[in-house]
Amino acid sequence: MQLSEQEIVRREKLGKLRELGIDPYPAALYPVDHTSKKIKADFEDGKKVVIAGRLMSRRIQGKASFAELQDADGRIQVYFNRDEICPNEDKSLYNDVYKKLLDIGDFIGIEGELFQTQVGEKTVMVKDFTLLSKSLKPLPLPKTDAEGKTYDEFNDPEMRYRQRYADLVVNPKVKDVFVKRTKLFNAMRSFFNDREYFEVETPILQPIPGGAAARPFITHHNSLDIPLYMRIANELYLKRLIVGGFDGVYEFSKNFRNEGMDRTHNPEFTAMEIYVAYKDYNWMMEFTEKLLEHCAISVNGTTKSTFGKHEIEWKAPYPRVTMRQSIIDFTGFDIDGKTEQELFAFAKAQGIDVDDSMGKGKLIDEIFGEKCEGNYIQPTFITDYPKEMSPLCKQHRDNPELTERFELMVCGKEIANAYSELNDPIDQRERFEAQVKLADRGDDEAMFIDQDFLRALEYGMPPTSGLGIGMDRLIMFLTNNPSIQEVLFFPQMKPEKTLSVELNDDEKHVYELLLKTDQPELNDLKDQAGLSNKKWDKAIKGLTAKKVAKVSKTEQGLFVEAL
RNA sequence: GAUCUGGUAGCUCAGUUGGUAGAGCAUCUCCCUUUUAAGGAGAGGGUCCUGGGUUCGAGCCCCAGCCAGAUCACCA
Repeated sequence: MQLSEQEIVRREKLGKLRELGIDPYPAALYPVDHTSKKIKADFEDGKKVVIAGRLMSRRIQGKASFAELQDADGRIQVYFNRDEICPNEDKSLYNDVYKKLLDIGDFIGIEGELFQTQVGEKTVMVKDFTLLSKSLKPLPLPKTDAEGKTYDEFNDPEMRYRQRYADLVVNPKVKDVFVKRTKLFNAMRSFFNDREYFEVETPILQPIPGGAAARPFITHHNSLDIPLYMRIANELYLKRLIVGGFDGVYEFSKNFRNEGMDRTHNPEFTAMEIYVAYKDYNWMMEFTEKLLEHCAISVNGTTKSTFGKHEIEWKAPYPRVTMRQSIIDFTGFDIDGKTEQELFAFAKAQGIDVDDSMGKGKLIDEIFGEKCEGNYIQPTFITDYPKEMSPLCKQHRDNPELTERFELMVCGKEIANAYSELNDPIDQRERFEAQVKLADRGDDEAMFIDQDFLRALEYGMPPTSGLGIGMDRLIMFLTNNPSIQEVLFFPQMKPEKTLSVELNDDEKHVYELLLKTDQPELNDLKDQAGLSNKKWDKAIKGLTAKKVAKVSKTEQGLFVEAL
C-alpha cells in the first residue's frame, strides 16, 4: 500500500508514543461525565469535567494552546497550558506528546476545569489528558472564517458517499439529516403505537416477489435448491397478518429493486406500510394527513418545510382530486368511458411516448404522469385510479372502472400510496390473471400469481385499508435534499478500483534489462528497451515510483540503478 | 440507456499555440502563556483517473475505457 507522507509521519508518531509507554489504542473505558452540549448548557466557572472526543483544531502559541474537541453533540474549546499539564520539571507531556505526537483527528480524553477566556469563550482548562485512539489518516477538514464562509469543504459527492464516516465527522449538516431521519422513524412509530397498531417483521427472502410491479433481485438457496427473491414490497405478507386477526400491523420495510439508479432511486430503499382492519381509503386519507403533520412537527418543529424553491405546508387537511378531474384540469380531456383506442390516440396526440403493450390503465397513468403529476407542489391526494393499474385494490363503490385508491403527491412526486384493500378472493384471482395477460403482452413489471396469498384471502380478510410511504423520499422533502444519496448513510456505488502495485509488462521488460547491466546510462537502456517514447516514459516513471529503480544525475550523465 | 460536465498534492482549486507542475490550507522544523480568519520564518510533498495514439516533447490534442455529477429517458 502506497502511503502519503502524512500517513507515514503519523505511523512514526505511533511508534514514538509506544516508546514513551503510551498505548495509542488503550482498552480501558474512559469515565466521560460531560458532553460539549452539557458543558455549554450548564456552564459553571471552575466546575470539574471529564470529556472525550476528536481533536479537531489546534492553535499552538508556545507554552499554551487552544484546541477544539468534537464529540457526538458538537464542539467545545479546550485550553492546554504547559505548566498546568506538567507541574514538575518534566515538560514532555506538553512539549512532546501534545505538541508533536498528537494530530487532528485523534480521540483524546480530557480531565479539566471550566473557565471563560478573555474573549468570553466557554473553555475547558486541561489538567490531564489521555490518548484514546490515534488517527492515522488525515481528515479532509474544511475551514470557516469569521464571516461564516467555508473553504476547502469536503464536498465531492463521490468521496462523501464512499467515505461517509469522514463526511459525518467533517460536515455537521450531514449528521443533522440523519438525526432528522431517525426522528421521522420514531415519530411514525409512536403515532402508530399510540393507536395500538402493531409493528411486525415479514420475510425479506421470498419465493414469490409480490405486492408491487418491479424487477426483483434473484438469489438461490442451496439446501432447498430453489430460487429466492429479495422483497420488492411487503404488502401481501402484512395482509396475511390481517387475515390472521391483527387489527393493525405496520412494518418499516427494506425493499430491493433491480432497476436503474439515479438521484431518486437506490437499489435498496425503505418503505413503511401499514394495514388497518375495518377501515377504507377515506379514513386512510385523514389518517395520512394527520400522520404527516405529526411527522413534520417532530422532525422540523413546524408544519412547514422548504424543498428547493418551494415551501411545503404539511398541515392537514390536504386537497383531494380524482384522477379523472386532474386530467380534465390539466388537459381538458375526460377519460371517463373512453376506449383503449381513444386513450391511445389522445396520448399520442399529446406527444406522450406510448406503445402497444400498454393497457387502458397504463395509458391513463402515462397521461397523468406526463401532464398532471408535476403540478402538485403542496400535498394533494389524487384518488380513484383505473382498475387495471391497481390489481390489489378494491373496486370503487360507485364506478366499476375505478378503484378506491389514492396517492399523495408532494412537489410533483408520489410519496404515499393507499387502497381500500381488495379482499374478494375471486376478484383478486381474476386481477392476477389479468396481470399475467399484461405480462404476456410485454409489460415486464406485471405481477406473479401468489397462490398462497389467494388461499389466505379465501379464509376471509376483513375490509382493510393499507398505506405505503416512501420513507427516503419523505425525508428528502423534510430535509431539503434533492438526492436520495444524501439521506442514505451508505448509498449504493460502483465498487472502487483497487490499484495494483505489481509491475506491468513494459515495466517488467525494462526492469529485466536493467538487471543485466550495472547502472546503464538512461538513453542506452531506453534504446535497448525499444519502446515508444510514451511507453518508455511510463515504464521508467512506474519503476521509480514503485521504488525498484532509481535515476541519478551525475556529471557523466543520467544513470539508472536497480534498487 | 442518451447527452453534457468533471477527475491535477492530505483538502479546495489554478495551470497560458503543447516545453519536465503551481497556490492557499494541511504536514514537518524553529519561535510565540487567555487565542479564535488561518501568528512569524523555513522545508518537504504529485501514477496530473487508466490504456493507447499524434509529437523531438502531452496535465493540455486525438481514440478507447473507468468513475462521478447534472439533465433527460425509464421508474404500478
